[in-house]
Amino acid sequence: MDLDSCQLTDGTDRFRLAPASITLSRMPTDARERLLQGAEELFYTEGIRAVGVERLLAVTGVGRASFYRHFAGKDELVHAVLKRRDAHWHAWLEETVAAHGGGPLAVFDALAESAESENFRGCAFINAMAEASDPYGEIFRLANEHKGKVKDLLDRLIEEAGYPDHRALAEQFILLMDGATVTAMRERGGAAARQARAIAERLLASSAPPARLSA
Amino acid sequence: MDLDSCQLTDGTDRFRLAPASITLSRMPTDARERLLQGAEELFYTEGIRAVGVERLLAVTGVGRASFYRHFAGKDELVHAVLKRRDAHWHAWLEETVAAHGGGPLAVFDALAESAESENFRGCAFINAMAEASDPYGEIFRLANEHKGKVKDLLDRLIEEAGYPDHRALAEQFILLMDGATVTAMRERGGAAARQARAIAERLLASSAPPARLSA
DNA sequence: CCTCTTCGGTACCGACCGGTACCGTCCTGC
DNA sequence: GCAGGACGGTACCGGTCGGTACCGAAGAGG
Repeated sequence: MDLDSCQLTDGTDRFRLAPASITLSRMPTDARERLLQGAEELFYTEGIRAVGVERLLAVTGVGRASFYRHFAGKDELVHAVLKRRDAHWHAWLEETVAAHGGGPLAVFDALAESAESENFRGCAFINAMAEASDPYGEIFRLANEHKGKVKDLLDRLIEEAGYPDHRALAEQFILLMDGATVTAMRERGGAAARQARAIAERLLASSAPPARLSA
Repeated sequence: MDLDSCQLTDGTDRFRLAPASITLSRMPTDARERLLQGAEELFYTEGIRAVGVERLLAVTGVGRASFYRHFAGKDELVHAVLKRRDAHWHAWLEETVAAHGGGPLAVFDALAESAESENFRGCAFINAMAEASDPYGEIFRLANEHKGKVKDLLDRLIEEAGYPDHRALAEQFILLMDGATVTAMRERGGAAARQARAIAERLLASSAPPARLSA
């Protein structure tokens, strides 16, 4: 979680994270950390435009001036939150996939598990795009960056499973993931993710044979 | 296009649409019609929260009082716009599917054609959900209603094509459609829709045989 | 001709928006 | 002990939010 130590305001920070404590959702000392944490949650559950700076300050208990000391404005906060979300989500996906066996299809198990959660609200980046006014702005760039990373992960998983056309399959998988995500947001629950998993399974089956990789 | 004549405010309207003129994007006489038309476009291209009443009035040239004479508030306008969008989009899909041969796969041709458009911004209902704060509110209800109708259309198309398991296929198709829609919003162009079409094609192929329907 | 309705225009409301400036306090390192 | 930095609190800014009230003009029907 070194992503939090990146400073875009000044370089005068001493050491923001205690050396040994990896437990996130702690360290309430730092105003910047509290802001990022609170904003990530509020933006996700209520929408970016719906959450004003006012409310964020009230929830996090951070002073108004402290906010503008750490971020040039709300736009920069949104940027930082999305970068943070990207890193957190990617880490979560990798570990959850590993917990489900590590195969390509495990991404849908992870998605189903996530969609069962009470406060599931779809993909933060899709939602951010949906409420962004400018289709050529920073948010779309970040969303594409995010999906690119996920696609790379899918590609790696599928290749490791021995499928030669892993690139094409990764493209199909991410379409299925996004479809399952928005469907799950709408109808709540893991059914859509399981549906997507079933489709992905057939895509793998009808693809070139997995053909034992060497040794 | 009789959907515009439905009145939820009062029943005192004489005849709002000239009897013979079917040409929409005209009839600037009616303030209500102009508001709905302008709001549908603005909400779609910039987001619902991003468009204030102020700007809508400026764009449509409608007076402030006239707005509140026709709608109880912005929420009611949003509701009316989404209902209108639902009807328009459904009609567009049906006719575009017919123009592409009328088969189940034609929905993806329609989607690709739509996604090629410059001002394509994904699905208005998915976007509306994404910026809605309350997952149990009216917008989610309308989105589910909308997707339900589309699912019914898909079901009909697939059944007419002779597939016995049309119900399950329709569920899979709408997941593919939504996945292609959000992907197309992100990366622009019809590639995602064609990708989804290819997947759908394989789902149909590996399904029970189409088996000539009687006669 | 007069009435009634709809229209656009505008002044106004309280609330909140994002953002700035200044305050006193607490904590830290020298 | 003292200086410096980060902090929370607050007052304030112009602008916009959604919403209300009232006005005079235009048009239609009796």
